[in-house]
Amino acid sequence: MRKRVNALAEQLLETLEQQGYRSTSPRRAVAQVIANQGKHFTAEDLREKLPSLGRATIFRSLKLLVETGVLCRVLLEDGDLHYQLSHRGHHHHLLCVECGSSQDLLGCDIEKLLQQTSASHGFELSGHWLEVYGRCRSCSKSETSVELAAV
Amino acid sequence: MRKRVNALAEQLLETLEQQGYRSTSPRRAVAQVIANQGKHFTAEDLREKLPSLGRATIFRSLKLLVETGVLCRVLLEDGDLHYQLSHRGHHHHLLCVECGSSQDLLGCDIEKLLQQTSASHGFELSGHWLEVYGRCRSCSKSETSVELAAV
DNA sequence: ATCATTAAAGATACTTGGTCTCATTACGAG
DNA sequence: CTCGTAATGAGACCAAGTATCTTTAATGAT
Repeated sequence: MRKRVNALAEQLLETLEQQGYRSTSPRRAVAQVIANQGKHFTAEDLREKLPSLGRATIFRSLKLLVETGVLCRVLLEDGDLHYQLSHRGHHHHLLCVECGSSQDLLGCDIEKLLQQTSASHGFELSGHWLEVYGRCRSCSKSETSVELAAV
Repeated sequence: MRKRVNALAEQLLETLEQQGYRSTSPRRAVAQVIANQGKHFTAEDLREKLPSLGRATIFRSLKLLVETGVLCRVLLEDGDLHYQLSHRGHHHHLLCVECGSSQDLLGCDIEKLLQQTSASHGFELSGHWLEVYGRCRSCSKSETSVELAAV
């Protein structure tokens, strides 16, 4: 299990190298942390886990990782922007408001719908941003248990 | 035309009063400016137009107006959050990336679609955030003219 | 009309997320 | 191994927003 996580970190660094970026020790540290990170996180979260790195380095790494498609930004319900590992390409997130986990929505059927709707408003569609909030399977299960326990 | 805009500002203030907030001169100034504002804007934009108001007052007014449903926040493609006049209730925006104008999407058909998709992922849906980006009718027209001119 | 209550304003310090500059360090190609 | 250049770290700076505190002004009761 641990091994696989390191493999993921390895993979992130390779992505950077393939795009001509150096594999430095701060970047290795960042890759390691985000590979271990189960849910979305902020720059501050990263900083707490890597207090030895300079603040600017953290932000620079995040920016780089977003640009290279390793990370994506997710919008929380309150408007906060967090980071999370991205599975390349266009996708959306089902974000659990309880535990912060997220699942990807791939087959994005809303595209067609949006295309039509936009056209009917004389709009030339170029992109969209969609986030979906709710409770994941395990959180809605435990929510129910709590309710039952309260009775 | 001018008259109608003032009427809109009037209406915003009434909304506040109905909810028990005082109609103060800074609030009147803010209402006036946002009623005249055609597109989404930032706190900073407001501040430039109302340099006599305290910074905190600007932010407090914006917060209040969002809470009372007069304003809503829109997410730009780059992750920036701006403000804009809201037509009460759940809706989405067709945002023109060229001129910043926006149209509201009301009949939100994506609800059902999301409901289904979420359910199939074991997700208990509670909300979503959608922004649509593109070029509005008049901007795509002028874009075309420019292209033609360039040929 | 005026006065007291209390909400709101203004000044200002602080926080958070992020960028810019610049001097120093360290990767990796030759 | 060494050298050029990319990347780091420190720290100033910026924008958005909140918290605190004192002063001002809108409103309801007289």
